[in-house]
Amino acid sequence: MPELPEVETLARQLHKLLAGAVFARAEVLWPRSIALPDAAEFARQAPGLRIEGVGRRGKFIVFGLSGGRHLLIHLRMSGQVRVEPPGTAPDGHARVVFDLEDGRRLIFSDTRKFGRMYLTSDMGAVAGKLGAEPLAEDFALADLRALLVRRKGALKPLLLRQDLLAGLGNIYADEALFAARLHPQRKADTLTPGEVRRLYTAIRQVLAQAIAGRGTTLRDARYRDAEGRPGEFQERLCVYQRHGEPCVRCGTPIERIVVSQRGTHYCPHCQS
DNA sequence: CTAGGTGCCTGATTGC
DNA sequence: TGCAATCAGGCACCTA
Repeated sequence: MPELPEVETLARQLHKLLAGAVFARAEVLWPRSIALPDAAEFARQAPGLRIEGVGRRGKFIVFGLSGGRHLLIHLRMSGQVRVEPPGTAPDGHARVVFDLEDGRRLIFSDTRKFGRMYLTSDMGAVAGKLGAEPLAEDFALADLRALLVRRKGALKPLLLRQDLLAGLGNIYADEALFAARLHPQRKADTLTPGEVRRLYTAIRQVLAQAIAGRGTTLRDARYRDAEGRPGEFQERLCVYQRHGEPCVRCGTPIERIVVSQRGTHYCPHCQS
């Protein structure tokens, strides 16, 4: 599933491919893919909007458009965004198809139909509740400590909360906890200063390495970059979906448990 | 405030 | 073999 590293990879590619391009037409094939405004209004407003640049906030792809407007895309589970040559026929899972003035097509495909698009003049109304960017230069150790202090809940559900920390999903939460040698069910308010530091370093390192590997594409997942290529980071996953396989650090079999309704993978020997 | 449950979806996997 | 039930996942939304 696309998380911060996949969305970052995609956003960088889309920026290179699309900065300066202008939407000529938008066709909505699955109306519920449009969260804002409604599908008909979306198709009416898109033509003529110029793409100034493409970036990322949390797991949202953010298109900066002419007139101070923004197009935000959340891929959720199975969303893909691809730039295709003129005349490319949309695949069977295409939900929104944009024609650009230069003839190219921007195709949003989404097998499970969970992905959402927002076209708005008020980006804050869509992405305003997101928490800190873990890779931002000004995200400091003290900021992570502030997120954890006085929280009695388990560590992993906290890491998944987008209003605290924006961008971590199930894969990278598990990988970061392994790298920090912390049990997913450790209570957040019991961490020592040294453990908070380990977690801080682990989160930033795992995310940066995953971006360097252009994201994770699992066997059953559909993540592809803007050119349709899979990522490479799946080859460096230490725990995610590796239950039963030996821990890369100590050889103990990786275990899978369920923590607040999510499959959770960890090494019972290394992580406490 | 946090914790837990449900709905949204489809394709892969499991169970009989 | 074939079909049905279950599972996976992020997030909005609901109740306790």
